[in-house]
Amino acid sequence: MMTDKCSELKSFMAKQRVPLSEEDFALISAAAVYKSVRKKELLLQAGEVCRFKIFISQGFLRTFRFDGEGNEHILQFSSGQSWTTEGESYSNQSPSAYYIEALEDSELLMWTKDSFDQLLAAIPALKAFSEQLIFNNLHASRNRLYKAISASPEEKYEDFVQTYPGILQRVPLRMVASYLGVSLKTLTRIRQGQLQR
Amino acid sequence: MMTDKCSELKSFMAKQRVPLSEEDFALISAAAVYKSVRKKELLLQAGEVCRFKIFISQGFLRTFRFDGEGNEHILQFSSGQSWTTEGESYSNQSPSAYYIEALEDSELLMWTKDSFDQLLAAIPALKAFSEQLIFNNLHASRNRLYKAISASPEEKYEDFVQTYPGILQRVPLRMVASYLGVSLKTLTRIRQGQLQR
DNA sequence: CACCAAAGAGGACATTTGTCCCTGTTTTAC
DNA sequence: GTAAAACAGGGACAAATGTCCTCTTTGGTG
Repeated sequence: MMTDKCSELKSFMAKQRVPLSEEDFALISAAAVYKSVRKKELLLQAGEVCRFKIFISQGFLRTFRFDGEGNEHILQFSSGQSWTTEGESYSNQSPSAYYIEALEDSELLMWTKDSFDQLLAAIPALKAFSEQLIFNNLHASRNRLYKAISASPEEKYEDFVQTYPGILQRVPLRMVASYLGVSLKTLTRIRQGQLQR
Repeated sequence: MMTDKCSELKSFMAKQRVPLSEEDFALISAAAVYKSVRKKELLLQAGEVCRFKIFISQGFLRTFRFDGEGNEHILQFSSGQSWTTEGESYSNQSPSAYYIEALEDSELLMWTKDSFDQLLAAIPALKAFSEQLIFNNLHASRNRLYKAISASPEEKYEDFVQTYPGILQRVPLRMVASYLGVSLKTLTRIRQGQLQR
């Protein structure tokens, strides 16, 4: 039954104080596509259109892409109880430059843009929540950009540990390095306290 | 008269194909505060709340902040015929970490959050346009973040020149360096072709 | 007109960061 | 259970980047 697949979503929306009636929530649940994925499965490939907005009930995802030299760069980690998508591809239904991959076995709820747009039009509280999410994303993105252009690798690492305690235990260090935009070597040196300053 | 102060805004909205009626536009104009500023004037100081959303009729602004060592970092250049604000401070009406400064004599139209929110509620086309602006901002911010963590200083510079031809002629190089997150020395070396690769 | 501040190029040097190797350990796959 | 791959630390070295300094030019200001 759909309802039990949606229990994490329900508690998440409640915790976020999104005022959804039972009917609202039934609409949202009915439009959701449930998907269970194994570690290393790709939810989106570069070149594909990102058709879905995703709520992660459980698990852990990353969004990344490759540069011209074939190096991976991680733009985002997405943990359980949060929303994600590749925004540019999803908004415009245009090909994505990014991959989305499961870093752990995960359980997801997904909505196509068409169905989600209908929900937004029908449910003002969902619309308001969605706008809030966008704002939060924008502010987080700008703050991270500021760190990226202003902080030393060491400061970036400290900031990462502060901001996302727990992720360090879930992903390989090289992915943290990739997320921070430094080499694994630099990250190792920082962690070993091998910097004399 | 307000109307002529708003002519640039009118042509901008027309060019962006925002379907505003004459009445809509009259409402928007009536709520606007016109301000003319001289080069080097501050429109927002760190610690202040950003009370306004700004349309730049003419001129050029920058948004920047200081890090712990007192170094300036430029987050954004805003040229004429575009909108700007300090989003996080404006949204939450909370103290800003950023400064906004005129880099050239500029002419601005400004709306308080209260008055702009009223306009958004009253004018669906403005609301839709505003949402589009937010999306564009988010996508631009993410793309820039990707460059920041993935590209070499040289690639960042090339990208800057491609993306913002013209800015180079309007601002000191040290500000470009600050925007890119590299030292002036590095930028000079790139421009002199002093890198042997 | 004179003066001062800002801009930016260049040199010298130190530091940081990255790349390339290797090694030992842990995890994954069959 | 075993082989293979991934992970992460270490050393050696090279390259990139930053800091500090000087010098010259330019532009603004009184």
